[in-house]
Amino acid sequence: MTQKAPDTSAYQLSDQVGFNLRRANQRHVAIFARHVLDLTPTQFAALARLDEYGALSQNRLGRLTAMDSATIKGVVERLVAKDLVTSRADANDQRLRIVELTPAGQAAIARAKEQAIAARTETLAPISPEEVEQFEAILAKLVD
Amino acid sequence: MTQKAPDTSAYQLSDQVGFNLRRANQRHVAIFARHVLDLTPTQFAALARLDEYGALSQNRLGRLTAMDSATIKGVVERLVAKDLVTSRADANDQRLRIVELTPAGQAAIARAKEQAIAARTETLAPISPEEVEQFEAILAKLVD
DNA sequence: ACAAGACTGTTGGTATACAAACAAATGTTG
DNA sequence: CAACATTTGTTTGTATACCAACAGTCTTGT
Repeated sequence: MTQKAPDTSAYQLSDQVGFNLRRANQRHVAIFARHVLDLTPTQFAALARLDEYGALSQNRLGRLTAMDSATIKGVVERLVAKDLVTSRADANDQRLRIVELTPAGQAAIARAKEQAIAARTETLAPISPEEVEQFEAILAKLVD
Repeated sequence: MTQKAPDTSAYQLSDQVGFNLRRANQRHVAIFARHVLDLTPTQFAALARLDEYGALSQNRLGRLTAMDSATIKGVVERLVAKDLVTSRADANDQRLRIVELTPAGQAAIARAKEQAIAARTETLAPISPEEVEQFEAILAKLVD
């Protein structure tokens, strides 16, 4: 161990909320991937919203899943390729592309929900139930 | 408003910790970008670690900033292009590439630290000081 | 009705993020 | 010392994530 020790009196990156927020998210994504084998968190989010709301325009789906139009486009593209959703033009408004779950998509989201809950449980395992409540309440305030 | 309302009795994506964790991180990155104009959060993290520890091998820098070897490579590449760090082979261990702050890099991180603190403040503005403490303590437990 | 403005989706560019496969260099162990 | 294992860094491929610019389409104000 000839490594130089950090100057503990100074600014510490490890204490920065942003850094730990990023790491917490990384950890959750990794746990999620182990539990939900065939869907990324964002793909899961898109399917979950379509399950909640029914058919949605691509941009509205993006807003409901916190993705901008460029990002949701790629996500929908890959879900179409997996045959989990369909994408068609809207008859009334030529600007819109309507995205909807396929039967395979409905089956996939039903299965994935339980796996996502298991992922959530593992992610939150290091903290107490009280802390889970606090954490969820604070996160809700931070994202509006 | 002819939108179908979601089925509120069922699984709600908005309640999922993972989803809000991702959104909180997105929000922080956006705030950070407004305060720290010339550095991304990951570039800032790399510079901050080099400032704390001095010269580091590329992989060790990656571990200290929570980036895998493929990711840190690109980050270092862009920092070299901006002339904020140098990258050279280690004399003793031919496998290592030693990354070190340039004078411009030292100036940049000194300036960016204050801006990063301002970003942190804005990110945490929606919650009380007590909640900030709770939040930081819980995040620390979640990232080990 | 029609010009101005707003909205939707696409494209191109940049920047994480991680898995898998790989070569080169170094360490370890019998 | 020689076989094996580990570590480091690179490359390729896939998947977010967001900005800026753009063309169509729809809505609004007058």
